[in-house]
Amino acid sequence: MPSPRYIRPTESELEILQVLWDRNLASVREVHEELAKSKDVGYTTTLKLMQIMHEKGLVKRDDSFKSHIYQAIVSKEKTQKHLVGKMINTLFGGSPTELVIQALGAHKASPEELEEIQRILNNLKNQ
Amino acid sequence: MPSPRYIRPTESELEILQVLWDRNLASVREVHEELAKSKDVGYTTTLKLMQIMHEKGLVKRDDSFKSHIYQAIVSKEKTQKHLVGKMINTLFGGSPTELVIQALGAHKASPEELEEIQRILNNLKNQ
DNA sequence: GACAATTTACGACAGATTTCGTAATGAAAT
DNA sequence: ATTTCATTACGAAATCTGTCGTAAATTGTC
Repeated sequence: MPSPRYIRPTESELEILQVLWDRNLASVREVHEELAKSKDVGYTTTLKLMQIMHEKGLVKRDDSFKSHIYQAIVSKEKTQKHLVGKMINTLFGGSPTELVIQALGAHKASPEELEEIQRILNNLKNQ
Repeated sequence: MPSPRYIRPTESELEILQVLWDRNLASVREVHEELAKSKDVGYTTTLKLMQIMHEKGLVKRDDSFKSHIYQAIVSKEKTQKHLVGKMINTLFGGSPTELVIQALGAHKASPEELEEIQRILNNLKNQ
């Protein structure tokens, strides 16, 4: 059987995945319009990237419509887990705690969010 | 005045920075020996990378000794902040809390670490 | 000083990534 | 059906990253 090993999305591919995760289904046009809001890029560039992502198996597509409809195959959670793990190793000496400290310290969270973190913390403590 | 804008270190550059942050001062040889423990790479490769990092302004060096002595210019904290911030934006929809949840959920922390996080959380709550 | 060993400088290459122009294809409209 | 418009396919170029070989420079040793 073909080993479905994890392929790390590139920077640009992550931007596209963001849109796909958000919308579930999207055409190249839709993804491109979204990207174009925040960066200056040509339509065919987005198209090409999405074709490459298809070759890599990062996305699947349905070509039974007039324009191809794309959908992410890699899940947001799995991707987050991989990249966070990598960052913990390469930038925080393997300590998830240091990453948490950095994330909490440098970026303000609302009281509600703090409560949510507290709940998770309580869960972890009672184990 | 020249704008000292932030330059994102590459993967390999981060590995080198790790060593420099750890030792404060180090020669190419020392950095290389450290890297060679965990990856198979040639000496001149490390040298070249450090020279490029020097051009980029990521490190400074003292050439008054027999071998150049390098030191990181970018701080560990600032680099962490930049990269964590970027990750929060590109992968967690701008929510630091989601990153914290991911980091806490997928990578186990010791009771001591949980206590440390608790302290930080308490600090943030009382503000 | 001559020789050996180490370090640095330089250039080149391979692969990945991002970019886009142009051509081919398909759909819609007149 | 011809034209127009949008979409897709394809190829090529530009850049970045990581790699190292080789030459030059420096240092240390006899």
